[in-house]
Amino acid sequence: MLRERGLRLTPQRQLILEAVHELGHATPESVHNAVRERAAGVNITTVYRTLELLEELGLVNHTHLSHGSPTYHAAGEDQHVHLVCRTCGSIAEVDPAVMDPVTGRLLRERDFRVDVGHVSLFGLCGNCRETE
Amino acid sequence: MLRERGLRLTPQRQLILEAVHELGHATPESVHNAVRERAAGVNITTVYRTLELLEELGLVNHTHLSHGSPTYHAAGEDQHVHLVCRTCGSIAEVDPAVMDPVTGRLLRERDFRVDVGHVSLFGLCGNCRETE
DNA sequence: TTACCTGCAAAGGTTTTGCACACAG
DNA sequence: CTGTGTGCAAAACCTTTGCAGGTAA
Repeated sequence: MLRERGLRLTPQRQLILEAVHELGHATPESVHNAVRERAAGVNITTVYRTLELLEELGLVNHTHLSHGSPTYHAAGEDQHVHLVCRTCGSIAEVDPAVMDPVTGRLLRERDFRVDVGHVSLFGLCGNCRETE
Repeated sequence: MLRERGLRLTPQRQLILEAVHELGHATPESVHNAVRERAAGVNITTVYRTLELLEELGLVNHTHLSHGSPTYHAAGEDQHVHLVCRTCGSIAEVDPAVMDPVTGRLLRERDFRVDVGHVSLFGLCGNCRETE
């Protein structure tokens, strides 16, 4: 995958990709922490550069869950839509098929192809609704 | 609205709320620029604090359009879903009703109430698809 | 050997915080 | 008057960039 494009397979890149797989929802910082447990010297700069590269290659995706850092996850496997509660911050996952009626319609009517791997929906979860 | 909660109605707050209304898609920086045209001394710190306050009061919403700063818009009026092209960065708007099948199902099946005023869908627009 | 990668340090940009003064109510 | 709001400056973050040395192929 990397070599096909004249790129190199380094220990850092392997570790970072593994970390994204294992963490599921991974910020640059959490990836950095995970990687450093195995290789203490890896720099946060490398994490940023590698995540960007892996995304170009289509190996990972990222979304923005609320404020702050982006969240990366491995592409292909267990794609899901995120439900982010704006009150308690909890994150639930749902099958991306729930978006099918929307993606189909936007493709036909607006010529826009939604990237389902990046969808985050904000709102209020059941628990917080009861509390309010 | 403000006074009901023991808060004060200041010129800065009025100007910032007006700016959000007029700009439509407003980042903290663009609000700051707009406000300064009428009142040069207003500080960016006040913009941040006021936007946060206005959101708590339900007068504005914000979404995250791609990387970087959040985008604020006035609540209530002309709600729309954003279609953000990840290649060219263009932003299109669609009627939030397009999300109805999804919001209805998530409410029934997951007890999650989607805030339609905050939805941004990332993907590829028609122009960029042709180019690729 | 060669060009790609990495670590380090520093810069850049955005958002938050502390504090004293200003002012709306 | 009283306590909320504001401006200013600095700190705190997060992310990017430049550069020299390291290393995969």
